[in-house]
Amino acid sequence: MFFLKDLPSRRMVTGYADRFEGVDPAKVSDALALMRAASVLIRDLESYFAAHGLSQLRFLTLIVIDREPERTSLSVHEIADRLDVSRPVLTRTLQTLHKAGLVTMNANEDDARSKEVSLTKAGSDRLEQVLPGYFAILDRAMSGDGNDLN
Amino acid sequence: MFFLKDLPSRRMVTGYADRFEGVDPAKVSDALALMRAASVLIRDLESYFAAHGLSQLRFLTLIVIDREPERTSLSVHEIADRLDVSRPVLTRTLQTLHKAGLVTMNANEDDARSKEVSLTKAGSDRLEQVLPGYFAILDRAMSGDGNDLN
DNA sequence: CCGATATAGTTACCATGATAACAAAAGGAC
DNA sequence: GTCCTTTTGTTATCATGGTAACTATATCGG
Repeated sequence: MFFLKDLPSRRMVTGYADRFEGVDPAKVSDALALMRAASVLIRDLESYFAAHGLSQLRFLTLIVIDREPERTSLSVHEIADRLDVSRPVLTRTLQTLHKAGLVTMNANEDDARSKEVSLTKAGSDRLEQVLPGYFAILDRAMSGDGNDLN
Repeated sequence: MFFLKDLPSRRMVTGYADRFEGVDPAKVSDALALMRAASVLIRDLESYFAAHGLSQLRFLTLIVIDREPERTSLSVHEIADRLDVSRPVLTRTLQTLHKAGLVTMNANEDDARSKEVSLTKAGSDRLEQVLPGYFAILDRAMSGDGNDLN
């Protein structure tokens, strides 16, 4: 996360960047604005998800299983292939979702190491419940509410 | 942080978003790309800072003290005014910086509740050491290396 | 001056990210 | 078949984000 409330002015960035060769102050300013806008948005989303018993990662885990065509379950490593988090974090996230009754975890008949993760009805329902607000927050974030990315 | 490796196609976003009124699929796609690009960049930066005994927040803390004109110290609450983190996190961050010898913390003569934080020589030196690479990473991130924001 | 309130900073505790090291099963060389 | 490596998932531990509740000091109304 990027926590600087007031980004440095273009002039200040230029002052710093001129000391280093090959650095374009405009790009630096853009990168700072990008990180700031995303950090604020991510925080908004986390807060929204928390109000619905989820987190960004728990939500994405549900989405990744739900959106898979022709499949009703994914193995843990298939979920890991789609999400850029460490395995231990995924293990814990799935345990949390399982305790909350949003996914089931069953043994894979062909591979005793592997586990198949499926959404429960409660899992699908939670996803449906959360999606409208999720899209609304994303839409609003890109609708010129002062993130300086427009 | 936003962990989805492969963002949904515009078509898939449209499929979801069409079910909700007033949601512009293009904006949703932009928001997802924004979060993904920033998450990758922030991770790069954290890794860079870690290699120099810092973190993004410790770095920003040093920067806000350093860039203050006409001042050689800031109180903890002035730092908090500039950084969007909770007070306890700032307390711990300053303790870490203090243990590492990068800042000093002195009593304020006029207000016994307050503490004045200053950079040490080691703190300024660390900042100087880290800045070129920092700008280089930001510049490169905005130079069309596949973040789909161009 | 004194009690109530506000401000500055900390401590305690929890959630969620990471890496390292592990157990168990599968797969491959021979 | 047996050994070695790879794959799958977990546990243990740490770093860093958060909120709630606390202490201590300052400030303000009377």
